[in-house]
Amino acid sequence: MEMSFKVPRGTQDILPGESAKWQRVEEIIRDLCHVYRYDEIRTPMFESTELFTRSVGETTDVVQKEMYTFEDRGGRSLTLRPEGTAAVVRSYVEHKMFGSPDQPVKLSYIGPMFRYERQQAGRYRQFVQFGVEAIGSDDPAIDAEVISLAMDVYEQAGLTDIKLVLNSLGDKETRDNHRAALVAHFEPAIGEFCGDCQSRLAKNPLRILDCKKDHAHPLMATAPKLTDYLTESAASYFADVKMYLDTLGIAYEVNPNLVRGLDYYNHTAFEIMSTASGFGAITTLCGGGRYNGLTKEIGGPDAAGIGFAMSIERLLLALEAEGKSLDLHNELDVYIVAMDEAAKVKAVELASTFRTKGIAAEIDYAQRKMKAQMKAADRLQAKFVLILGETELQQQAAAVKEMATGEQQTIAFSELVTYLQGKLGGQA
RNA sequence: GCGGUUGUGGCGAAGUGGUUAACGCACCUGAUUGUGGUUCAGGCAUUCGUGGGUUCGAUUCCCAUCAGUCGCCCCA
Repeated sequence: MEMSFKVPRGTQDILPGESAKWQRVEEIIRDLCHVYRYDEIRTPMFESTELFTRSVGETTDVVQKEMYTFEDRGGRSLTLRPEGTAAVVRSYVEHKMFGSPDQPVKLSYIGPMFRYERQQAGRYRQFVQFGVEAIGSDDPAIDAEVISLAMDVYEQAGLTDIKLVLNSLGDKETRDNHRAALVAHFEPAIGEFCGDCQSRLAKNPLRILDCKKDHAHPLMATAPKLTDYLTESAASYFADVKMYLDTLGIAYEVNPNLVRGLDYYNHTAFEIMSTASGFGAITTLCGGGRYNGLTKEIGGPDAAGIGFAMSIERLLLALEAEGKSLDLHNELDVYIVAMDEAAKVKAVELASTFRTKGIAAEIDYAQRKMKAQMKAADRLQAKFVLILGETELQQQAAAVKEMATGEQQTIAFSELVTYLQGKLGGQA
């Protein structure tokens, strides 16, 4: 009995055709990171488990039930990274980037992340995140810059049905006071709420306000609002961030109930969501926020920081939901049809010549008849077909057919490259 | 972690407790001795997810299991 293998649950193969889209998105990202000046940083795919429990937070779902944790042969507890910020901040501290004269240090990364979850539309166990981090500045203008970069990625990819949702979580004082007020507000009647809300009371009471089941409960309307608890400096910081976004012409919607899932966030928090109809239940394309103090938590000096992470898978899903496609450039320039063995030899030779000149060329390796080779050329959407038979070899010239128009003419072998380059618009 | 749903050729998709499991697409060959996207003919290919049970007999009924998929929680 033969064994058959499948990709591990929650993972996927990105097949030819699909990978071209990824390359295009990566190209957009690289170009934007260049003009915004966010240099790439590459950190390991796994880190010490404690790095994540300390930074992401012991009580978060990510840490409690989603980490791929294992022990290596030296008895160290390691974890496949569930997100990117912790490692980048670790690297900032470890390599003493806080000593650089260029603050903030602006970094970007792109690579696979791992979370042990049940798969559903837009959610995988291995997924790819692109993210940036600006560490070493608490200027509200940098918050706006980071958000602007994320929005530009979507715009250049061609997405239009998206919205930016914004909130301020305030500073530590803000959060502590508000949290205490929320617990005091809901605790006496928590029995009237759903099971999810009951566990939210201890873990993250702010989340109760966003509950789908209990939104009609009278205590919801009278609940203490985070906005009312913002300290004066937190409120003015938030106002400045909004002012800069206005300056950049970036539209946003303030949602005081927007919560981020990781403990290290404070002040600015944002999400970019798809509003395309027919999208799955998960609409968040990008999430980010400020994490002042995370460097200190990890053992470095106190530094401010802000960043975001976006999933490439979800970007692609959103494009599909909007019915948009990326501009890909992987066309076949010329397919060479060979009629017999002698022509086949010439075809191999010509294909090689074309390729060294940057012309994409394909030939038949399946011993197909001429007609079938023409069909193959058509299927591959070749722009030109070159036909080689006895006559052509005698004349030292090929029949060149332009597939879109059906026009055909005879071109000397020695003139083929020049002819094709001219016809292909000099792009080769 | 919880719940719903699905699993037949490369792809899509019928079907029945009983001889060789439809059909469509795709692919190859021919009609057209050297020309694609139309047509016609022929051909190719299937462990009916896997394991077990009931039965004279199972792709079909039952159980288990695996996988896909969607939703909840949460998140990218």
